[in-house]
Amino acid sequence: MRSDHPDPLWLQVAALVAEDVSTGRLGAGSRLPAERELCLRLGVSRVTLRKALSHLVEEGVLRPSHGRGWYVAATSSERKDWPNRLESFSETAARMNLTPTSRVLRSSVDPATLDEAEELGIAPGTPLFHLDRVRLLEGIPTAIDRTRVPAHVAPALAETDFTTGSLYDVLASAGAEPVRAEATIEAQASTP
Amino acid sequence: MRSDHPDPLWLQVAALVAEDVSTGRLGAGSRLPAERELCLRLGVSRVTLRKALSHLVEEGVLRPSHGRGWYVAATSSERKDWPNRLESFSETAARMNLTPTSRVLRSSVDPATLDEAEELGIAPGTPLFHLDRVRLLEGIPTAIDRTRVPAHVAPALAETDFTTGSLYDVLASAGAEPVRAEATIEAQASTP
DNA sequence: CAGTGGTCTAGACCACCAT
DNA sequence: TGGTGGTCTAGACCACTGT
Repeated sequence: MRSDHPDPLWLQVAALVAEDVSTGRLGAGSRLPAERELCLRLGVSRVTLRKALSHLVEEGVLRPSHGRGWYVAATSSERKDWPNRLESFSETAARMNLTPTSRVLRSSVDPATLDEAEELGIAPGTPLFHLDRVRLLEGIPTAIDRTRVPAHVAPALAETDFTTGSLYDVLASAGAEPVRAEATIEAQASTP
Repeated sequence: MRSDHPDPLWLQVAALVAEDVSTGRLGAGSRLPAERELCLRLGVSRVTLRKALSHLVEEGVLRPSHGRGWYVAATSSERKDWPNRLESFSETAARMNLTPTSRVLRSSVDPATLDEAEELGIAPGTPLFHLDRVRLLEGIPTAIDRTRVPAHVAPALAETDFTTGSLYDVLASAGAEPVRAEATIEAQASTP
């Protein structure tokens, strides 16, 4: 397993598991061996193994379930809807050592068109926050991204106009109370 | 610090630091005390502290720099472009215990229009992958998301048509070689 | 109950950065 | 050289799941 220092151990472990998934040795929805057994097999500590597995969770490869085990995330054919599509893209870019940035084309609040209203299930004319961006990798345009979100969902978005305040601050303060109230960030309901 | 079991320790620590940042006790760009000193102050192990700090990195609050220290991430006024806008939104949703999903309206490859071509710096008519989605929180439509990416950037995207293969697999295989080549995922260049 | 993931610790060593 | 983050270990205990 370990040679000198090609990569951090946890990255090597993550790569191994990811390969087993992509090659089909670990089918979608299947359960992984128990952590403590994997530790013995791979010759790594449990902390290291868990760092690797957690990394794969962020990439959408695995999904943990507390008293039951680690499961291979469902493939697109099984899941009805798509969380984190763009996120995976950004992450992949990061792994390729490409710096993902974006150029803002439009950032404004305007009335919702008929189409937009229908898709969002709101009334036409409702104030809608518009954000158009060109996504760049290493400065090279690689994608166009257009986002529409009702202004009433996050009122602060409209006020700050995205030139003075940090986006993180805006979102954080918008959800400040719920954040304080909730307990822990847990995995979603499971149906392996 | 620790009571019975209100929250995991690392989450409590993260909340403490995050509060220091949001209240201004830790200004943007400022350096945090050394890990080992924070451990003494807070009465937690280094592993726990680092889990908390890493969590804040994912939220965009902090930024680590190897031999130098942990720094408070720059605010929007300082950064010229916007990485990870949507990602932060999803994360915030997760912290609010809302389940973010999405409904695919369109997923196809069509020739780029004049506008699209100009924004991406490509020739009109170039095969363009189109993905339109409605983003939902707890099943409630909250945003429209439209993405355009040239088919040649990720050829597999066009082939799989998003009905048979897992998106992760597609992206992973598309960047398979670079992934194998690169070393570790490091923080971006720093200018504290 | 046994098995599993979730959290936490104390300590060690390595790699990077500044001096 | 000394300080800093980055990785890794071995072991412990808690919380959840299913029988």
